[in-house]
Parts: sequence; structure tokens; C-alpha cells
Amino acid sequence: MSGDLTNELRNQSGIPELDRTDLGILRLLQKDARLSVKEIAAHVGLAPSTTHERIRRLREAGVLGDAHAEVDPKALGIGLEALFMIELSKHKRGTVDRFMDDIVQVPEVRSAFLVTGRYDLVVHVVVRDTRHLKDLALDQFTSRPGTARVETSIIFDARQRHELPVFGRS
Amino acid sequence: MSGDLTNELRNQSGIPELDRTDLGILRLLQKDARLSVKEIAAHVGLAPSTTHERIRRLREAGVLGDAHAEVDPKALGIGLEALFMIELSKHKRGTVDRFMDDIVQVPEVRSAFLVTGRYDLVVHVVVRDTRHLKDLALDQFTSRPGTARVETSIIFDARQRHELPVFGRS
DNA sequence: GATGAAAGCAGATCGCC
DNA sequence: GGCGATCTGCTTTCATC
Repeated sequence: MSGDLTNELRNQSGIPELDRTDLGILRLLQKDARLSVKEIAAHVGLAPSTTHERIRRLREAGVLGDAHAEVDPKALGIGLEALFMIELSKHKRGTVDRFMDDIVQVPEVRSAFLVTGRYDLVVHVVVRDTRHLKDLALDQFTSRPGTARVETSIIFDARQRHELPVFGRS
Repeated sequence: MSGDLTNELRNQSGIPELDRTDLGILRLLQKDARLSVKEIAAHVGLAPSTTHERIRRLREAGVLGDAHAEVDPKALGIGLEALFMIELSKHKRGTVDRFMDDIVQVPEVRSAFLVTGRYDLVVHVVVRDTRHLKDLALDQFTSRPGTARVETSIIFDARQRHELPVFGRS
């Protein structure tokens, strides 16, 4: 491992310069992380060895992160998903950071957002059924110190994009 | 390929029975989809060939889906994320489904949830900056037919879990 | 940087238990 | 269903340009 290689890729803002090929590689791996180097090479028009080196550098620079497999929630007994919209009573840094750290440890929590606006937190949870949702809301959220109010929104339909857009830097 | 193998795994509810080993494999691949079959085999205590067959069956049954690589948003010029909380004026099936289909095609949209409660939709978007966020809100959401009101919540902090909990079926 | 060749290793198949 | 041997093909490295 050479830290110097990483620095070569980075400009003063700490963000590596990415060319069309890099962006192509990132796009393909966001769509399907199980693509072989050979397949990616064919798509971006380079040799497998070159493509392999590009991928290695993108990983080393932290631009390309881990890959995560999707699993069918129903197969795990997840029958219901919901959003908790939460208002906090205290807004001190320590309290809020602690709250985020704590709830992300709750198994049913899939993601948590600290936001501006009417609510302070939006938390996406997965549960077995409505009974489970009630228990989760009461045990882990409504009763938590620092929580002023929790609104529960059942999720009827969810859509996901796995490819981030590219805006460049100017 | 044999469709019969899939059916062997499934019970009358269309969900395959999963044993401890299957759940272990799913847990590992959710955490890191790039683990080799050999590494997974070592963790679950089976031979690589057996583990390989387990993984093949989980994929065939649709329990194990695609894998997606994470990319650093900053490297793509994404400087800001937000949630749009949307109230619709029409709640007919066709209108709502169409709305979901449309917005998930917008490059800045990362996920969209159709929910119960005060709002009808919660949409997670990624943008370059506040100017970009304003343009996106006005051009793609506020002005869209069927939209009654849009509240914008800037995301200060976001946490994600990649491992789903297991609730079993009883 | 990119390349092709070589080496090393993982994925995939199969007969057997 | 699980196992180990086998074969194939990909990943990874490296000398060369």
C-alpha cells in the first residue's frame, strides 16, 4: 500500500479528479457490484489490467466504497415498513448525536436522517407487523428521553435508485 | 437451470424456508457483497462447494438479490441532500403510481416513499448546492400536476444500516 | 497510463458419500 | 444435503511500451 498514490489522485479539496472512464466504472459498479473486471473493461473500452488498476485506485482514494447485497425483506419475516417523524425536545449537539448513534443500533432501523423543518428526525424502520410497529414506537422512540413527539407513517410503496447522478465540480 | 429447484425451497406462502446457515450467508453478503465463497464458507462452517450451492439457490429463489457498490457522493459533486415532504391533491391509484414512476426517473432522486399520515410522499434527493435544490424543488416537484404542497427538509446527518433484521415466521 | 502474458487463485461442476 | 477433486476462467501482477 502506498499513501502517495492516493495523494496523486487528489486535488486541494481532497477530492480525486475523475475522468469519463472512472465515472463509467463507478456507474457500472453502483448498478451491479458483481460485474467482473473483464465485463467492466469491455464496457469502458480498456484492457482488464488497466481497468483493474483504475478500480484499485478508486477504492484506495475512498471514492469507491463497499458493496452490499440486497435481500428480500419478506424472506426475513418483514411484513411492514414505516417512517417515524420525530420532534426532539432538546437540540444540543451531544443529545442529538447521541440520539442518532443510539437509534442506528436498533435492529429495526434501516436509516435515520437528521433534518431541518417541522421534524428533527426521519427514521425508516422495518417490522414484522402492526403490533411489532406499535411496540417499537413505544419502546424505542416515544419513551426515549429527548423525544417530544413521534408521528408514524406506514410505507405503502418504496422506490430506490442505486446510481448517484454526476454533477462535476466547477 | 431448473425451476423445480426453486419450488422445492418454497412453502405455500411463496417464501423459502431459511435455516441458520442461509441466514448467516445473507447477513455476510449484506455487510460485504465482495466476500469470496471461500471466506463465507469459513464463517458458516461449510465446504466452499456446499456454500456455493446455497448461494446459488438463494439467488434463484429471489431471496438474495443484486449487489450495489457505494460511492462517495462528494466525489460526484453532491454537496447537499434533502427530503421533500409532499402532499398530493389527487389520490387516485393511477395518479399516485404515475407520480412515483415519474419521480424515480429524476436523476437527483435517491428514494421515494408513498406513506400514510400528514404527507403522501417522502422523497430523498441529492443535489450540488442550495441553488440546485431550489431549482429541483420548483422544476420537478412544486410545479408538477397533482402536487398540493412541498416541504423541504435539509439533511444534516444520515445513517444507514445495510443488514436487515431477521424476524422468522411463526 | 495502458497493454498482453504469466502466475495464482476463485468460481463452478461433478461423482460420491 | 454436504463434500473434495477437478477444470475452467478470472483476478492480479509485472515487464514493456
